[in-house]
Amino acid sequence: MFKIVPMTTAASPPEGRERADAARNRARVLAAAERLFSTADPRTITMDRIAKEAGVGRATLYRRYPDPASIAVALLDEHERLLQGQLLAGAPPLGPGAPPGERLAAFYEAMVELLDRHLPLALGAETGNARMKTGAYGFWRVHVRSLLVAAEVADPDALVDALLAPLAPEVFRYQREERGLSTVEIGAALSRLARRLLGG
Amino acid sequence: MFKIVPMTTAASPPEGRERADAARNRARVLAAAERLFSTADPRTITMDRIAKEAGVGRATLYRRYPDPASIAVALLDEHERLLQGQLLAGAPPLGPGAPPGERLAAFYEAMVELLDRHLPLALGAETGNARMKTGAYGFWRVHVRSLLVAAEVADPDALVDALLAPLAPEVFRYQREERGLSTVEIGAALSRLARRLLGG
DNA sequence: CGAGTAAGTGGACACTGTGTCCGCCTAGTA
DNA sequence: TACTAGGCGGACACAGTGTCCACTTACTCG
Repeated sequence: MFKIVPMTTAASPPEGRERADAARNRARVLAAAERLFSTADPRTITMDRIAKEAGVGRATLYRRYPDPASIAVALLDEHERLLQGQLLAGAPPLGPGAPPGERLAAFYEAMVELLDRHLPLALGAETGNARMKTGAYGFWRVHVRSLLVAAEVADPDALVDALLAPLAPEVFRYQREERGLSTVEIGAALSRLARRLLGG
Repeated sequence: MFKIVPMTTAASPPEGRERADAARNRARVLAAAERLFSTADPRTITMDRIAKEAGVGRATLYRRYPDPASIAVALLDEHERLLQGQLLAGAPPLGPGAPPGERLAAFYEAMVELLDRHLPLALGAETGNARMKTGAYGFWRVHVRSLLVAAEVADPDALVDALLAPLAPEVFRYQREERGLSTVEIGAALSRLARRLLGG
């Protein structure tokens, strides 16, 4: 089901054989990062803290990841891969088959649920606003753009980023925490938006 | 025309009389910041650099602004105030009188133009994703929400942040620089979105 | 007009996090 | 068991932060 997705993950060994101690440390680092990101404020998480938590030296971290954000991205990629598979080859309305408006609505709902489950990680991955540079963003972009094309919307290239913007982790956090909105309300509003735009 | 706007600005003296040297330094600081933000990468701008550029000590900066982002916010507020006045009491379609769809479209166009002119400042103000904490964001929010209410859209509270999300400086930057879109294209796409949603 | 004073100023300090370098160690191999 | 390539991590130099306090200066009042 997932072998369609060609994306490589930073959580996997870079090439060839990996020494046993390196593998052990990689696992330790990822586990430590996941733990930290889900408990502490993402902005306070430093390479130093992750290294301490993982029980490895700081240089060991730098060997693979340039900064905390890229570790969060690696972890997030794992979780996003499932949804990517469903979009490409899953059942409608998420997968192919349903009309574009329905598919976009389903995509919104799924993304909101994903954000809800991994918000701290998503916020951590956003440090320095690098969100749009990740492979995942490119994937969502291609997907939504194809829906716009299918719905024969004018100028899909200019619209696609506007439609993805509401899914920025910081926007979701704001709606949840500052505005007191529930996940369902946010998802429902985006669903309606999708259907209104592309036709239900 | 602007006295309707009740917002206070961080660029103005905090209370009562201000000493002449303090005023002089305030002006120097703001001028230096404007200069720096429009030339250098916003992320590299530190309190230290601004102080050096302004020719004042660092503690003088900290007296009024806690970080570079808040200086950018103060500067940006000045520019945004004009648009705020037009929304409240200007001529249609930006000001009152036009149907909601047209007003939202005009708002989008105006905001895109504003972003285009002050992008470096807007990016600088966004550091740490503090954009939504600014008074200006609250203003846009109230405005767009009132348009949604006027158009009798369901659940305006959940939709309003989604409609403001495409105006995030980082999104605009991405569309311009990474996607090669022009300001007109971005504005036009958002206009169409507005009319489709609220009815032209 | 000159002394008093409250506000403003900026150099210095201690601290935190970064990114890199290099000597040590250990897993895998012969 | 000894060799070696690669992994590891402590240490270092550096940059930026936020605060403190002694000095200076603009305004005020006798």
